[in-house]
Amino acid sequence: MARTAEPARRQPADVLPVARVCVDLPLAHLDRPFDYLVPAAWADTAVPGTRVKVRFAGQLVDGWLLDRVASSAHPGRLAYLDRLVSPEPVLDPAVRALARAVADRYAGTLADVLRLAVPPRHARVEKEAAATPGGAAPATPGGAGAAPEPGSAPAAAARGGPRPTDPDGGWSAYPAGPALLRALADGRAPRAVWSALPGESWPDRLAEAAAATADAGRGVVLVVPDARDLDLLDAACAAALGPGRHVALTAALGPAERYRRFLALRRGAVRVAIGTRAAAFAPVADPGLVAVWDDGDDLHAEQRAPYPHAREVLLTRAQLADCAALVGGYARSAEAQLLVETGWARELVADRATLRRRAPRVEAIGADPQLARDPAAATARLPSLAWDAARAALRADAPVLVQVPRRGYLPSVSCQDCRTPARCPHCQGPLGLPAAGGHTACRWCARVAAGYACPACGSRRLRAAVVGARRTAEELGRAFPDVPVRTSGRDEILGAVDPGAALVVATPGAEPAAPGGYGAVLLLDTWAMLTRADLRAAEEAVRRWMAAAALARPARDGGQVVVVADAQVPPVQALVRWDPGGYAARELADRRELGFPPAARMVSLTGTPAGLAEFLAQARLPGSAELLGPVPAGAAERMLVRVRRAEGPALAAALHAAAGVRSAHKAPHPVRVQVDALELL
DNA sequence: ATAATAACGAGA
DNA sequence: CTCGTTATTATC
Repeated sequence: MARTAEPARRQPADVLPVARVCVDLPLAHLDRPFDYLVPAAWADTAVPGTRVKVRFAGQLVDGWLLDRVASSAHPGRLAYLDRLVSPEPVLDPAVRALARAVADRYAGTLADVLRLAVPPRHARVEKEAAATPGGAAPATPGGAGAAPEPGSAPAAAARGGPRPTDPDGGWSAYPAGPALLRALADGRAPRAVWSALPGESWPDRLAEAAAATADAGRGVVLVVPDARDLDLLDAACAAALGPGRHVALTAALGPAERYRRFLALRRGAVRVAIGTRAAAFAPVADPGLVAVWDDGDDLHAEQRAPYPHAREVLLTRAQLADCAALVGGYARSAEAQLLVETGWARELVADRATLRRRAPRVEAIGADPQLARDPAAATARLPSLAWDAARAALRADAPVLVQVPRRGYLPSVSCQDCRTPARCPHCQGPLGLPAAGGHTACRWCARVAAGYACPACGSRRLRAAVVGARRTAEELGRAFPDVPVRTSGRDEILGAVDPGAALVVATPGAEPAAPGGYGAVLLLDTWAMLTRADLRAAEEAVRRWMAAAALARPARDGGQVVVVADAQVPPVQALVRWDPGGYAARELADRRELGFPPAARMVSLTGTPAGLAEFLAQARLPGSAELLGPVPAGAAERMLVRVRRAEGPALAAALHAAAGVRSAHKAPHPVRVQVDALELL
């Protein structure tokens, strides 16, 4: 750690004596570079990308050395850099450009994004790795497999794994698949929205795409929603790439291991990065491919300001680096559909014949309304068709997966008679029931919907959606006394289940892998998912159903999926016909009609009434901006700003500027700005 | 946080 | 009009 000895005698460096520095402060009005002099002694070590400390307004603050330049436009006297924290240029120039673009899109600051993009330094690790001959690969290149994570090592192929005997396995199951691999191998930049077949071993496909890219000498970034998916992808990459050619990045790693793997990428020792959302910023040199799996999962949304979404980070990255991009999932998000419809990406889908060979048989059966009144009785929620499917699978000595929603979903309001979700006549937001006796009101704009009548059937009667019971496992256990019952949920997630007859009750996202696939998959309490007070409730339901249904065996091997829901509603139709693309197109069309994201851009502003008023008085919003609210949000209030998609960047700029003025004035009531906030209750 | 600077007001 | 005190604002 360098330190200047005699400040009075310091001389600026001969060449490029000015360092442009991003100070690491979360203040919007300081979101620009500040110029400092580079002491001659550090002329060669103060390189762009390194961490520095500078005296800023009297105090020592951390900063990023962004650039070395010949002169400064600053009219005043420049201060010297105070310290070089480390000679390691941890901030890749391309990552810096990416971080700037992400900050701009999300109305945030560069410093905030850099905090997400670059892990904290670990001095000992830096030293140990630098000592390695050639300064290259550390002892544990960090193939993530190398990091033992207790209790989580399911085999790669376990989860709905591919049937090795399948004649049209691998990417050739998709007509455009081989061309995709060729394009990656040739160093071209294809962009695709991939609808994975049911039963697809997506980790193997992603690993193959990564291998094709890496073999062509270019880098790869693959992002998955959670640690369980990462374990699967890690194993697949180890198989496809061989040892030491990739690293897995996850929050669960300790600071040392995290930094070690980060350095392996930054120094170019490893070219393939896989991980959860923060890995979207991994400092992979010359990326040839970025990919995100299951982009509809809300785990891809970062929890820290400025709340960027991994899909958006990766797409921005693909755009900046002019590299290939792959957005994959069993289901398709409205955002992915938008990529297809704008022509930014191509569809990568199987033909119907292949789909028929691979898909389970899917049937929808309405729950008996008479029996459904008693939500505690699992048997009441199991129509005979579901009952029969489970029995048949168990008789064939195959496991049965039962998916039930998690408790605690917010009840929203829908029509008592036809169950169409009730929406605000003014802004199309969801209606909610007041806590104590008042009127039904919009959760977005707070308008009271007094004379509400269902647009579908004209009924004036409303009902709150009921959430299913949790006792499903016990109930089923009683119904099938000889069969072992396993549960997998938020508290205890099973990685995989043994082959053989068993009942597996799981909440969405916690479905264990079943080698050979499930004989039957039952999807229960579907109304609870469909009528959630969330703009994305239906899309999310389709995503979760498809993720569970994809674990079933193909129909020709007896695999059957029963969804206990009205077969007429579009989300159920999408599952029955296994048509993620068609459903996403419909969903996006609806959102266009209603002015919802991603067709429009929405930003939520949260703060005290005074703070919001002040903020909005300050902001010069674009012409098309529409204000909705305020509505109560916990102790504070929330407003939504809606603009046409094309005005998204202008809106972000305006909000960032307003935040800047307020932070400069030390405004007492902070306002939280969230672009593309997922929950728009 | 702190330092420079603008703004202000009381007393000559 | 000047000095001393206090708000304001920029921070290399």
